[in-house]
Amino acid sequence: MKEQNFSIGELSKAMDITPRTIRFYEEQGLLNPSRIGQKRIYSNKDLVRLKLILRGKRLGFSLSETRTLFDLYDTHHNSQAQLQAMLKMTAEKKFQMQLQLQDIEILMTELHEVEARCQSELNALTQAAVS
Amino acid sequence: MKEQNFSIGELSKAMDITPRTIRFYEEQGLLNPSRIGQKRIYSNKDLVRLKLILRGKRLGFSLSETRTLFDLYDTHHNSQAQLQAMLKMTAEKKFQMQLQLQDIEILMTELHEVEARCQSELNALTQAAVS
DNA sequence: TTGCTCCTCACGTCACGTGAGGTGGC
DNA sequence: TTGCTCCTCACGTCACGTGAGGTGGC
Repeated sequence: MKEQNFSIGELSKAMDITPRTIRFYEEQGLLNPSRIGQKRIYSNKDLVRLKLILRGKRLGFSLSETRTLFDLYDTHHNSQAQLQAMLKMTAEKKFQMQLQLQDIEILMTELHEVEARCQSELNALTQAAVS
Repeated sequence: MKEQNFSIGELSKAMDITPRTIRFYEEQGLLNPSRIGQKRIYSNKDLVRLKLILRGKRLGFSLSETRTLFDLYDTHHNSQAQLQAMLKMTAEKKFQMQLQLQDIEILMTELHEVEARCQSELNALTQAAVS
């Protein structure tokens, strides 16, 4: 068990986000780094939390949803309530993603059509210029 | 050629958006309805523009990108420049959507994993309760 | 008079970005 | 002294949402 500590700069580079983003998550009550004077010191636990926040974002959770999950986890660690809340939210997100997938497929064909129309008009233009 | 006119309320219901959204598009220079006194009167042309705005949004264009396209269209109607700008933007969006598709596929499997872990922990809990 | 639709401010929201101005240790 | 990283305000951005307060015609 190495006790690893990080500055905000190190953490932001490691996660490829800005320091401002990390400070913002703290404002929102998602992180709680210790301090030395003014400076924030991040532990391994903070790193894990940050990774969870970012994964939550990728999965389509808002920051306040993620905070709800954290609060549940902190107060009812691995309780039925917490696990069931988690399952409910993942089910919801899966549903949303199915919808997104369908949307994107429709939009792709729409884009192809727009593109085809532009191309044929461009061709008409060049034809007119030649003749 | 029927000259159809619409109130903001009719338009918002037809397009399933709020009046505020339509007024916002006007603030941003995307719509320019005529007026009778204070009241906005929307023509067929305005309706077409609004549909284009909404389709642009679905395709991932920001409002200012859409305005750029409108401006190009108004000043260089069906010119090579306009068509090529359009093609360039659609190509860009298609690329973005490919990335999104890949992301969603990855996230779906991630969600499945999270879900599976929750389920097994829940099962462990109920097992412990029974025994 | 009541209801409905319309209007204009103007502040709120979400997830940060972006300076401004200043501190601390090598 | 210069450079680097850190800090705290605090306003800006994007695409609207949401009242507050008022008008106009059936």
